[in-house]
Amino acid sequence: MAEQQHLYLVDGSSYIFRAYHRLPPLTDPEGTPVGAVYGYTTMLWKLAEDLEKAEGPTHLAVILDKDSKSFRNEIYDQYKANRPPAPEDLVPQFPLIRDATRAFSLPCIEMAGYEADDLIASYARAAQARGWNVTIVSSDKDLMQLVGEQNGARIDMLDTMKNQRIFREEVKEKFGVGPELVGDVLALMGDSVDNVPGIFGIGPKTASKLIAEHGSLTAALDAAPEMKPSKLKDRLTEGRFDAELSKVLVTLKEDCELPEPLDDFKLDGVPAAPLAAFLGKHGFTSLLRRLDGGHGSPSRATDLNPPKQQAQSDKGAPEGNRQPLPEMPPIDRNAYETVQTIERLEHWVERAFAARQVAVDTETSSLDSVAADIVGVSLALGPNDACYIPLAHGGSDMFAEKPQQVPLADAIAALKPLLESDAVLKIGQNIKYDINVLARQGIAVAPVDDTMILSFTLDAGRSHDGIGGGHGMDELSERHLGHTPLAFKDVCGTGKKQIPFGEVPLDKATEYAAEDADVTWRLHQHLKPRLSVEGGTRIYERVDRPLIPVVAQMERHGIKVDRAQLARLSEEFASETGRLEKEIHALAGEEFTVGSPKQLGDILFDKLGYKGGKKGKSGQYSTDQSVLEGLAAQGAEIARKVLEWRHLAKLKSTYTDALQEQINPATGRVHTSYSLVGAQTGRLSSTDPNLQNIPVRTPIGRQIREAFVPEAGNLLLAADYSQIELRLAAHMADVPTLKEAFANGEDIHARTAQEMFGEVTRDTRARAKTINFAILYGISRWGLAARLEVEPDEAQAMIDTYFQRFPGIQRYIHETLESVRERGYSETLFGRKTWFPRINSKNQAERQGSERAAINAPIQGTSADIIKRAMARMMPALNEAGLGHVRMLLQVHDELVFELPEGDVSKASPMIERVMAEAARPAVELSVPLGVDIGTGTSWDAAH
DNA sequence: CGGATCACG
DNA sequence: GACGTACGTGATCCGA
Repeated sequence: MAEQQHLYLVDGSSYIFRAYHRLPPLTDPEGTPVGAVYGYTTMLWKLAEDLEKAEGPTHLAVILDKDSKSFRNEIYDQYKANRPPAPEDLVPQFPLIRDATRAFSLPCIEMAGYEADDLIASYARAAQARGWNVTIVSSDKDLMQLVGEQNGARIDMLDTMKNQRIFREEVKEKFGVGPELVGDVLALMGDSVDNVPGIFGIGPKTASKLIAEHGSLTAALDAAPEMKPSKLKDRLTEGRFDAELSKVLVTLKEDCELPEPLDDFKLDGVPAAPLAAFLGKHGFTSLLRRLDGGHGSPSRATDLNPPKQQAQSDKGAPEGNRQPLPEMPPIDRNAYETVQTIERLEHWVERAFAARQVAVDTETSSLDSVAADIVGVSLALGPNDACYIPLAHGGSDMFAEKPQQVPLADAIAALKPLLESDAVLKIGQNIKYDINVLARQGIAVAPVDDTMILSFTLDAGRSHDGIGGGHGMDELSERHLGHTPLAFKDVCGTGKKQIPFGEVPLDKATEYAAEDADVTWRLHQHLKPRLSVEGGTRIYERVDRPLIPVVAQMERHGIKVDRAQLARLSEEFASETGRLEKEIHALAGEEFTVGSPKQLGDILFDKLGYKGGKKGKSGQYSTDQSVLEGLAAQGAEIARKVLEWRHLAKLKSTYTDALQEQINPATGRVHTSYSLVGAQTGRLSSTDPNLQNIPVRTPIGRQIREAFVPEAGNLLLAADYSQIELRLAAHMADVPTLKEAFANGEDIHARTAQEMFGEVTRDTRARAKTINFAILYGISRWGLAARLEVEPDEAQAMIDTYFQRFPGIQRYIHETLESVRERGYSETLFGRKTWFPRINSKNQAERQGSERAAINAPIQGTSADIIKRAMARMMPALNEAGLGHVRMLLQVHDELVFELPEGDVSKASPMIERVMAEAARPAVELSVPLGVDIGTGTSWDAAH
């Protein structure tokens, strides 16, 4: 056997302690705390995945502490006597570590009287003696004694939390001496956690120095009498006994009897069934899905935890509170505290650290998170356990007395460690907003949970309409808590009488602001547990939640626009529309409001008597583009002019005028706001201004893109997925011809034309393109007929041909609809659900509309998942390549726009391309390549 | 404030 | 026999 064996020894006990302190406090569906176990499980998973890698394991075992007593206690009764008891919510997780290990079918070794470290040392040495490499998965400094090479075999360590390998070099860096002397250093310095005495007054620095100088502990102690009189000399002399005792305590026992032979640790794959059972039991749904994705067909990731009953009850009754509601007292606005002193603030911060999760809400002067000034912060730690910290109240009236408040700088300094602590989960409703507001105060809020996004993940498409797509706080509060929170207008008024939040008296402000935090905290209690039960963990944890800080940063970056260019265009469009308006009036024979479709319809069809006027249900003639084009084709000059007028008027009002006003005076840039819950399919949407619909299709419109520019010395880089939705359709519907065409890099519409019509001409390619889109959108003969300007019968014939030439499409449509009818929701390749409550409606129009949307949602949604994954990975990838200053500015569904120094283009382009092209992996292996086109230039237009 | 229109993917 | 026709968005304007 020439193959190099590689044993991995996992220090399970130490891992779980660190995982506990590093990860937010998650609970499983039954309420058992499982945060640390989850961390442990993902770590094992990662190791199992590395199986086939060069440095991956061939053998693996997990080593645990059997009990707290070991032979060291017989030597020294105070050993580890100072250890504080394990935290209350960690204790129940210890036995789960064994369960998790067994679920992976991995050996789990423990032995009474010995610590895990001793077993690890003994196994490591035994393996090394056989010429195996060994990796110890731990960060325990005691184990660093083992690192090094003997017999041509290497022992190293792996810190999976820091993702760091520890070789000899790293040990030397930490201790100043090689691994063989680490025990001596530890013996001198002692360890307060394990209550190893060491020598009083000697810390790590002195210990390293002494051992490095004298070559060993004994030599250092022996040299003491010869030293010149000093404190150090006395300490060494007096501490000799302690040091020698400590040496015994820290020295690993390397010759324990091995409870199981090494060969039994041979890895031989991970059977799925016991693992699935474990993951399912504890609600680790994201892992469950990965398991299924790895072994079953990734394109048909089935829900191993199918909420059958839930899907049934959802039909017709879209509300779904299947979880028993947590018991909570009713909202009591009088229970909230107004925090006005630093002492009280510090008290709240301290309590928040202890609670390890806190709901946070900021109050500001404006709805624009990048421009907004902070006015106050509210925190909630439990039902009715909330406070408001006013920070900038009473500013506008110079003569009025300002209420007592903690000075802003002091409050920020007090809040910063809490809001940035890895160990405390910050919960917000649309927390991207608060992240941006606090970013201006120098606070990088993390880690976060977002109740709005939780709601979206669970309930996208469920029929609760309203602003925010049904995921706004007021709606969520009504729906899940049965409570109506104070509305903003109740405290600030509306219209002209509206006052800024900073002018609201503190008692009222506290009721409003603290209630929002309280409600958010309560919503989190309702929504978070549903995630694992209903299969939302994978999308939430792996796609949407990681995106929050990424999108927040894109919003803060903004993009530079050339105001002068926009102003020039505005003037140009104004004079052109003015000229056209006169000509239109002349042709109409009277003056009227060209922008009024109603007046225009009456003029065209009643006064001028053009044919083809159709009134809609509003009793009004339709005058939209297709109608006017029809009239223009008949030779109606007025229709041509109205079309041109509309084109220019649209560009002026929506873009050249509006964008100028959106330039942030402080940054000189335009900062859009992205909604992560804007589109039912999982796409982002962009508002204030919408930068996802900047003109591109006409030459005149493209002039507006020329106004989007980089800073001096920089370029804009646009990277877009080529035909991503068609590629996904080819994969998901498993269409051989299309997959082959994409694999060969063919022009897909031309290939479609060839298949459909037997020849590729301008006309057949255009028709093929229309048909391809029709497929993605859920086809109907009438819709296609209208687009292609043919009879419905002919359109139907084309559809039939399409289905015949591209087998798989019809089956995909059928299976998708069957599944949605049955379960109530559609699903992307990554498990994002979109609900279709009207899919079984008796109203045909409603039902058919849902059917078309349901055919499209998995495709559009998968595309959205993929670009979101690319976005989440982009900055880490660029950072790693030393390209951290490349700025990702915009996302337009299948396109990402970056700003970067000219000199970085050649290095960044292939990197960006790779991250985007690889974004589906490893969760999903597509059977078509993802193509990415990249361009750069001195404007957004030029970058295309 | 709803409808019509049109900008984008 | 009538229904009413492509998926997903957001901004602006008109007119009630």
